[in-house]
Amino acid sequence: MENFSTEDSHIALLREAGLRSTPQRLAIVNEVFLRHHPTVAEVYETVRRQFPTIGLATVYNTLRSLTERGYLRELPFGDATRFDVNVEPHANLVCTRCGRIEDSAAVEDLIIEIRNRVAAGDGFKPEAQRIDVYGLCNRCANEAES
Amino acid sequence: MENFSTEDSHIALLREAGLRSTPQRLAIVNEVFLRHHPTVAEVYETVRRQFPTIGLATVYNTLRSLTERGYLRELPFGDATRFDVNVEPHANLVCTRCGRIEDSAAVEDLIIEIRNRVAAGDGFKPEAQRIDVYGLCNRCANEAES
DNA sequence: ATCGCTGCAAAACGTTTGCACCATC
DNA sequence: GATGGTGCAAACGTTTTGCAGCGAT
Repeated sequence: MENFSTEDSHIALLREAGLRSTPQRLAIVNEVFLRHHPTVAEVYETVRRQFPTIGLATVYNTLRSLTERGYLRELPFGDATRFDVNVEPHANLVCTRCGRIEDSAAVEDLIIEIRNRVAAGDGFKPEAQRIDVYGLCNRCANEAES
Repeated sequence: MENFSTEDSHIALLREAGLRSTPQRLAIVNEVFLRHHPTVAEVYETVRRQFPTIGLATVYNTLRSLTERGYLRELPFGDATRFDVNVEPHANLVCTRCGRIEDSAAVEDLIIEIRNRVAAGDGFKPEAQRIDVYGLCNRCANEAES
């Protein structure tokens, strides 16, 4: 898997995904990689400063296309769907106080083991997974105890 | 924790939650325990046969109250939020073919271990979690290979 | 009798769709 | 030049809100 963190590589990502590389899409992809788990509205508001005429539909279209092709993962929350650039097995640490979401890759082996177990025990054929842990992030936990 | 699977115990559940026991609420709770991971619309449609004048707001109010008090868990999906009566650590096995959702409790220890690890490694204080595995259920996997 | 719940309607919100115009390839 | 993307507006489905009347405690 390539590292799609620079602007040039985002052009490559769009090409690899079989999508036309337009300035709007490039801005959208940049934004999704820059922020950690943005909503459509967050991407839209930021990209709008660069392209004032951009429509919400364009943001939805682009993010959906990339999701269908496996470059993003959708994370539906109660208020809105967020998009995750990390498609590898990992846990989303969701802070119930400040709302921040950080990734934890330190549990990959456990996630693999979960997949193996439900395959062996339940006859289930895993394709993907969503692992959310809700609680207090480091920062908020420290503030709360003071 | 009590076993809230009979109708009488649903009255007890409402009382324990500090909620008034009304016929509508009883029907809603029965429905949520009967079905596995229903949406509000599904509960509404079924309960409506018994109480034709019931409003959607009543279903929303009841399910939200029980969620706030810890008797249910909300599972926001892309199309709608589903409600889970299983508040213990478990995995939701979501079939991408037929849409069925089954629980797997066979991974409790791994979930506990995930919680421990993000606490130790990331300084995160876990309160709850959502573990979804997406793929083919037993039945659909067999049909697919034929 | 009190307080909380119900039912109805309207509104809010995120998301999807249809289509004419335009840009990329 | 053909194909696919953009932008606008309208529509859709889920969820929330406000409130008057009713029912459980």
